[in-house]
Amino acid sequence: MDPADWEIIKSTPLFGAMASQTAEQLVGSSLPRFYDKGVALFHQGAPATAFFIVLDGWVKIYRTTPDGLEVVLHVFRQGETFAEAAIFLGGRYPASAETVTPSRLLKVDGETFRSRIEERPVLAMSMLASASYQLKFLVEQIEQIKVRSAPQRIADFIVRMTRVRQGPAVIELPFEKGLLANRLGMKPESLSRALQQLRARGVSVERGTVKIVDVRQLLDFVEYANEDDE
Amino acid sequence: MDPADWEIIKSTPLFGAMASQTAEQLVGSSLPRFYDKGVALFHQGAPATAFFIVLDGWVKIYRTTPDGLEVVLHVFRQGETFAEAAIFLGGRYPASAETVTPSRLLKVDGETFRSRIEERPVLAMSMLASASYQLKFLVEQIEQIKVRSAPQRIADFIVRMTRVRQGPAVIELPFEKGLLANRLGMKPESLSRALQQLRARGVSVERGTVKIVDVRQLLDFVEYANEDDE
DNA sequence: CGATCGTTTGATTACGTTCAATCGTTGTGG
DNA sequence: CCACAACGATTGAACGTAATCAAACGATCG
Repeated sequence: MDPADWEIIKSTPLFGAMASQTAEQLVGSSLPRFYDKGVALFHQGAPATAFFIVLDGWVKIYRTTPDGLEVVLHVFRQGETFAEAAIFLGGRYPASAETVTPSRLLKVDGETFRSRIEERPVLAMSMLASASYQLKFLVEQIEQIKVRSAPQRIADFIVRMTRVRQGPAVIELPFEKGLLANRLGMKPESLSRALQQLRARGVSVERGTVKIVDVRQLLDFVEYANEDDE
Repeated sequence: MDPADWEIIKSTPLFGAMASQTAEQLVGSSLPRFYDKGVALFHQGAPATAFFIVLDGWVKIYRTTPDGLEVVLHVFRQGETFAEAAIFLGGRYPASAETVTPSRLLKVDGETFRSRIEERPVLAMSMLASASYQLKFLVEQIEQIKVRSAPQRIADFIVRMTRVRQGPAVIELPFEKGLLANRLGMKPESLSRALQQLRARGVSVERGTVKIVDVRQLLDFVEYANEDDE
């Protein structure tokens, strides 16, 4: 495994809290693998046998409703782990997962991971940290959907894609707009129109490239008052 | 503490998985307390110092947005614990909590709880189970908001209030309709109107009392295909 | 009895969806 | 290499759901 991969792994909330040695023991046996775009990793309702670390690419987590609708809960990227909460209790996956770009993932076996945790209480604390992190994300997501308009949700997504907090910025949309729309809880048509509205706030979109005149202006628009981030 | 209280505590996902003795050790020092309606328990952003067990009454968890809007994330009832995920890492509460009816709560100190967990790995697993449970709840909540209409969300709430799965049923709404509306992601006016629409599906509402002609009919309406519940 | 709070009702508006058509890009097979 | 399908993205028009604004109603409590 590439040393750069270790950097990524240690940057996750899950593994960041533990010693490098410990992390290596946990994932040591598993090897990164390349996945094409559109590969199904697991399905909702299936027994949870493994969780994943994203080394590269993007993976969507979604639910399929009884009437066939797809609801995207999250799209994970480099440096994020997913499905780790599900492998506890030998439970089942509450949602499905699929790569949305060609990706490189590290698949960690749940059974061995679980037994290692039982040996080392400290690991459980790391898992709890990770679970809290996910919990917080979902809580914020609900707030987003409930109180923000479509243009605000997009603006929020955009500003989260860059580290710039003032002045101009350029970002690349990491995946298709249809998926982005779903992730943001709207239809592709609405995304398109909402994006237009943001032009009045200094946002121009050319294919997958988004140019922002002044990030701060956008931050104001989404009321990015996340003073409770940490 | 009343023996009935122990029944309640042991019925929680958090404490149910552990031996009674262990549970008693964990909460032994804390005593139940009565709270009036409308009492603030903690505020979002404040250091997480304790979590709670609901012995009686209802407690809402909500977030206040920068522009003063209130978003209710969950309303907890007897036999549920809340804020336990937040006390880890000595972090902060991601949301605020307030009683919405007169309540009896058991407040458990986070610091001591945390240190006990580090002594006993088994407890950590219980916590993880609980966290997974919350995670699943939020995931379902997001799906609810995204794909269900207002009447469907209400119908879903109603059928979850009873154990009856067919034939007639009568339930009492446990708290004000305004709060219920917020919890379901809508305005009080919309709740009122949506409730009217449900009359066509055999639901009549008289003050806080809801009468259902045939629960199954409602289940069909909400597409209650929760085959993944366990 | 009057005030207040929660709930309902009505009219209007706004936002996003739906349905439908078009355009552009990509990629493939002749 | 080009033509043509296939797909994603955009645009337009009509529709629907819930929000908003406003008023009236009802119950509860001092």
